Amino acid sequence: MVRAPCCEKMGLKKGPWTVEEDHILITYISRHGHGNWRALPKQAGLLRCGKSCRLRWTNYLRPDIKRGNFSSQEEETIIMLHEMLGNRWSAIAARLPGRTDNEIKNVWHTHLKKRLCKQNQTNPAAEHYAMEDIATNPTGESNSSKLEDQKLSPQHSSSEFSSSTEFSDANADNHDMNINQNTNIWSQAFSKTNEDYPAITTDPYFQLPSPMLSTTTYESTVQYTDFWYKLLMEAEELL
DNA sequence: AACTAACCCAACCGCCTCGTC
DNA sequence: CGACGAGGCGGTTGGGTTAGT
Repeated sequence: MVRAPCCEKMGLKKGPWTVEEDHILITYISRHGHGNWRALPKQAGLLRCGKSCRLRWTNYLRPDIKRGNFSSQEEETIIMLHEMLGNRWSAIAARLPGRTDNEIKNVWHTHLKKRLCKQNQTNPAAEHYAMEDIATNPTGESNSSKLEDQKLSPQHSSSEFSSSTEFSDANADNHDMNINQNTNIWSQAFSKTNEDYPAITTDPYFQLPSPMLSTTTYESTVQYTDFWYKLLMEAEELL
């Protein structure tokens, strides 16, 4: 089964977007909305496929995108959410206002993963972080599984699976100990944070992974970010 | 100054899910 | 119920930039 690429048609441009193309896309969407992405490039007069237009818009041109470096708070939130959600970048992005899944994915792969690996070398208690994507490890329970109540349906990538199956038995033992220890830590941190954010922890949104984003305001999203940060800080104190 | 390695990030690719017919 | 199309997602890549030698 080989599906033809969306840009197979001759004459469709690929590669980096020019300022002119950006301008055309922004102008068109601001006037008409994106509507049907496949039809958009033709209507807007762009020699791009709809997929490319959608990507350019959602990852770069959207007016609500926050550019610039990630704050330490944002980075910690990503780490925390990644621990809970695995490589579900769009779900993580949904909880970080102004950030795109692509951006978060890049930050994770270029900064955070490496940082956690380093931390792992100096702080064995953080092993669960460096063990790539434990939340998606089919053989191990997530540290935060008590919070998630096993509702997640992890999507395993081949790299995630292979890395998680490379543990030695000794590592696996340590791994299990850390999981038990950290599950307890997260439970304690959750209890503390819950006192400050009862509206969030009783919100159906918190029952991951149901994405009730359509009803989520910017303010509430910011509050969620604060919540995750507070939860992380509580957990850190307990480590 | 020239070269190389490492890093960064925008963009592409292929697959999956969902809605429609 | 199955086929198909569109949108969305995550993994990967390639080119530009920066740092190091």
